[in-house]
Amino acid sequence: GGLHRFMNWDRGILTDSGGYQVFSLSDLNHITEEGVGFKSHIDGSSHILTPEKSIQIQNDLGADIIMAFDECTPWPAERDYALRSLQRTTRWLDRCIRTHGRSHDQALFGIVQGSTYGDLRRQSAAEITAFDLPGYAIGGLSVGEPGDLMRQMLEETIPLLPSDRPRYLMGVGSPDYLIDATIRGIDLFDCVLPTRLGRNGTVLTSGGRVIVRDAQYARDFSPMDAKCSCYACRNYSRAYIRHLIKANEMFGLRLTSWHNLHFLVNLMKQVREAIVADRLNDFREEFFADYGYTESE
RNA sequence: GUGGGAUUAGCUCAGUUGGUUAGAGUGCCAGAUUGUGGCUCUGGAAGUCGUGGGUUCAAUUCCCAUAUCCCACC
Repeated sequence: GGLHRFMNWDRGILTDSGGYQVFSLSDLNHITEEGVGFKSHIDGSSHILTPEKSIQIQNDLGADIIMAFDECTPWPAERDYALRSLQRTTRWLDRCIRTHGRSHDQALFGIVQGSTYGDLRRQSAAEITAFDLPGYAIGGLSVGEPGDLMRQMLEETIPLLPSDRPRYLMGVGSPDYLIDATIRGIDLFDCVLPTRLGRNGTVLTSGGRVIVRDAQYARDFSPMDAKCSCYACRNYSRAYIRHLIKANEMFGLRLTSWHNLHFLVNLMKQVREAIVADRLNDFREEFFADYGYTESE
């Protein structure tokens, strides 16, 4: 029946290919032209994940958007490795497209790689967009490289992606990066940051990051963000949420995650309004002025 | 009541054949986290070594007494 029925969710769903796990769990696997071999952490059995297998699984899951099985090039990468990696990602995309059995109701997005080399980004964008796909993603960024490099790579890549299809920056979720990437033409993001920060007791607020788990909030009975209208901020204090977290009570982490998601959804709503009003750069100035973000290099 | 064991960081425990600033795990405190799953990583603070005596140049370590806890037996 697929994910929509399984989850009772009739809106959009995107599934990832597993390519990023190859990157983030890199000491547990080995990459070949065929695919990625790894051993199960459950029973030690050997498996190989290939572009064909990834797409078959995603076809079975039935999400609205599915992602090509790519190689997320680690940073820093030698130019030669980055080139071979991007070329393999292109060959894998070809295999993904050939396997894809539900192109009538599932949108397969290709992924641009190229590490932090402008010409390689342009080469990858040309190779990936040579395939006629309903959307294109930029991968291999926000993997440890300085923010300036990420912005440069966006400027190299985005102009080569068709503007009538969604342009998706994978793995970015901090407020400053969201704004900077949107200014450069990105339409779509996904990120663990709001929920991972939430699960670690950190919240994004109109005054910057607040680590609500810290002892200094034990008797702070104000909401996480006084300017926020989310359920958690309307009903619970920093002191109570900290208490829940310190007591290992899951509800505390759900409240912080809830708030962080609300914060980013609200941020992007403001970004869209600023785009409509043609004042996105002004919005960026205003946002940084009273947000106090200091982590962009 | 008798015999044995234990007592070292908030907690669970190493250790010192008597010798500079007594360690670990966990917890606590503070950072990190960018293609999710309570994880992980990086720093930091933290102990009159149960208490009182004795021996000794020197005792957390050896001796005596004492307190508390555990086990066995009466």
